[in-house]
Amino acid sequence: MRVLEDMLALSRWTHELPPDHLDRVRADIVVREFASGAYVCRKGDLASAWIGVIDGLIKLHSLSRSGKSVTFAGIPAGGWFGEGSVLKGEPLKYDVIALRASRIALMPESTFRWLLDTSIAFNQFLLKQLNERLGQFIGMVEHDRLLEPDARVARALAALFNRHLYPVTEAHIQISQEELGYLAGASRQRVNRALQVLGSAGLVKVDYGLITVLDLNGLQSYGT
DNA sequence: TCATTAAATTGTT
DNA sequence: AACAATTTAATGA
Repeated sequence: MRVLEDMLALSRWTHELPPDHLDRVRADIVVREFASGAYVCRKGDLASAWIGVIDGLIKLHSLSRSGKSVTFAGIPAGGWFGEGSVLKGEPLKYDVIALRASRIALMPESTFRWLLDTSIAFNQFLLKQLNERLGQFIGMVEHDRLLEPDARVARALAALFNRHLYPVTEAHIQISQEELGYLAGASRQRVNRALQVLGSAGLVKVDYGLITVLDLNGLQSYGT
């Protein structure tokens, strides 16, 4: 299992931080464990912290009153999120749910704002992150309307391996086909077929509850 | 360590 | 949506 120190080492914004500043960051961050299926935060909660995934997998998800649900994004280990709500001082606009046992870092709003005021590297990181995420959402709208299901699944899977947002070194992710379906906007059955297609194309390897990416570029450009 | 069982996930219709 | 098959995790001998 990964620990906070690994995550800080992987996050680009820590690299140019003076040692004493990094010490404060380390001291301020709270680490919590969540079981699979547990809520990390609920829609409507005041965003009092910037959230990082040290280990595991969480999803940003919204459930309407009538029972319809949408999954906006999956965040694997290495990802930080929630800066939008913290910056605006607004309640969260989505539920945050652990898809499997996860270790979460919570950086208090005061620390977050202090970094914003003192570190150029942190600002550059946030700019990059916001831009990458915008690109992902534009891609989602486009793929949703233009691509066939196999390609949608391929893109949704590739999005979990964005090296700017999630600087992880592993080529595999522990996710069920059902959850990947929520991310791709496809049924579990359709995801199952798509993964078989992608598997025989040599782009991924599918195991029980585990998907290994063999060719990330091929996945990203699949169907175009 | 092995066998049994329940739960989760997958493959198919 | 339903069903069967497979894999994993947990339990106790």
